[in-house]
Amino acid sequence: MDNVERRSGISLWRQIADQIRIAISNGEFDGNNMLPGEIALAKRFSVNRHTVRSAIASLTQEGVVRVEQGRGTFIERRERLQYPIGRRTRFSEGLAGKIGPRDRHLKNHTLQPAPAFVSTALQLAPGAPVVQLETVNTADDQLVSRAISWFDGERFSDFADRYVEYGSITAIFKSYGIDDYIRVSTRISAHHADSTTLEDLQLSPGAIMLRTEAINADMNGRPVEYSHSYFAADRIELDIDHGTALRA
Amino acid sequence: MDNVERRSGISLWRQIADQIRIAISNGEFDGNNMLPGEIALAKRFSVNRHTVRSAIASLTQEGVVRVEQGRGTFIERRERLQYPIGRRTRFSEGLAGKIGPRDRHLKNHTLQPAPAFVSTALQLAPGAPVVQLETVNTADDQLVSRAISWFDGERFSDFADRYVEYGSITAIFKSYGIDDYIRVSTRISAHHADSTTLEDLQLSPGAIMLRTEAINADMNGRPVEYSHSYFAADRIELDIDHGTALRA
DNA sequence: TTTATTTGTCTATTTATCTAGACAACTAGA
DNA sequence: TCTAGTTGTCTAGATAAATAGACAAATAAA
Repeated sequence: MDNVERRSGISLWRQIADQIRIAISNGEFDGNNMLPGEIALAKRFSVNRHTVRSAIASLTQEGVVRVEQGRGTFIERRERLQYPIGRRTRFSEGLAGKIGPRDRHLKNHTLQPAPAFVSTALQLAPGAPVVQLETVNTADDQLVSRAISWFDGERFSDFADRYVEYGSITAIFKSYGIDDYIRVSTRISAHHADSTTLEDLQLSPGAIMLRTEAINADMNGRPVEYSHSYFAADRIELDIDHGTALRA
Repeated sequence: MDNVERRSGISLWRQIADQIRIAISNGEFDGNNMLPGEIALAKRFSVNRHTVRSAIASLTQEGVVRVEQGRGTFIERRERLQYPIGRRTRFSEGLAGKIGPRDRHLKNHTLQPAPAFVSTALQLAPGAPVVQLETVNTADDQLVSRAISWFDGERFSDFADRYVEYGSITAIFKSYGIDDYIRVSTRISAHHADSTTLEDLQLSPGAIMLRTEAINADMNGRPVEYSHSYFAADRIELDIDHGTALRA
């Protein structure tokens, strides 16, 4: 008998949708690949059947379940995509058994004086010029993240032009003579999605985003890229590799 | 002019509280350390003043702001605690400039046959005995996470007893002759908090949790600990160290 | 003291969410 | 074909959230 809380600022149907989504990803309904009936769910959460129907309507919208009149509610999507992050995190590389082919769409780019938090991260003088790229990213043909990246504007002045030419960040760095680079640090937090992220990733309000704040450096330890990424938390989990891969 | 969405399943006051919390941690109100007046905020979010008051009441409850009649609303807590995760992640170690003193409270422990996902992670035979610890963890005297950890029941049969004696996991491993161990992998996802986490961390419904799934191994690469941790996302961010610390 | 600005409290009304029940439409199996 | 079990749709009413306005109480500065 699961609990939902009233007067919490989250509507009952939304709390129930959240709990069903978690139950699905925990494999709770693996047996016949369907949810219990609406009446059974209403009893389980101690709410009216119509409230459960609202929750299921929301999950249908997300593509998590599919409803068939007279038959029941079937589970469509069970797991989150695994997004690898490590010393050598490369956006364009695929990993066996993990996330599939990825694509980046460039929303816009600017050359501008660095805000304080950017110049600090890239170890530049305050107000030094930086190239800023905004992208929307897909994996396995699903929208998974948006990102804002900054690069030293002196060192990489025509970065955006080369983006069109080369396609991948790794290739652009190569063209600047940087054969290799490593992820130095990643800071991860979770929030309710802001309006830009809701729009870019086609999420519904109240959705959760995973935010990463990352620094990449060249082999001399000089920072070359600073970025903020926002992932749709219901589609992605981050898989951190600390250097010695053992996991299956 | 920020946006709030109606009919989203998240009440307006809650959306506004979320946005103010984010704005605070972005340093938006750093100048005089206070929020704008209720009327200004109501205009900013295009809602009634009473709706803003509900949002502020919620933030007061959380300890994020403090209200004084006739004066205004003052910011009490600005940042999330930074929780470091790296190859040598140790719960009990403090890091300068980061999170402060931490404490673990043991909720319960059992010795039981391993569920499939545990025996796989620890590379044990299916159904082999494992020690399971459930803890609730604080940092800087704030509730920040709960965790479930599993250890090989053959190798560490009296692990729970030694927990009482030694206090720290590192010390217990030492007592078993394991002088060092490293974090092999960490998987990170974000969800709405489940009922156990809500209760253990004293969160309100709809709160977000960061979930980590981690494996630690001894220096031979043999897994010694598998754990699930659930962090209060509004109190914590995870700081991943990939091996070469440059960040200030 | 006066004034402008702030938060606190109250009443009333509108809108959205949740409950309750009845019955239709569809499916699968007896 | 019949029946039990499922989802779909409708009406009505109760409860909660949000709006609107008026005025009190506290503060700070003129």
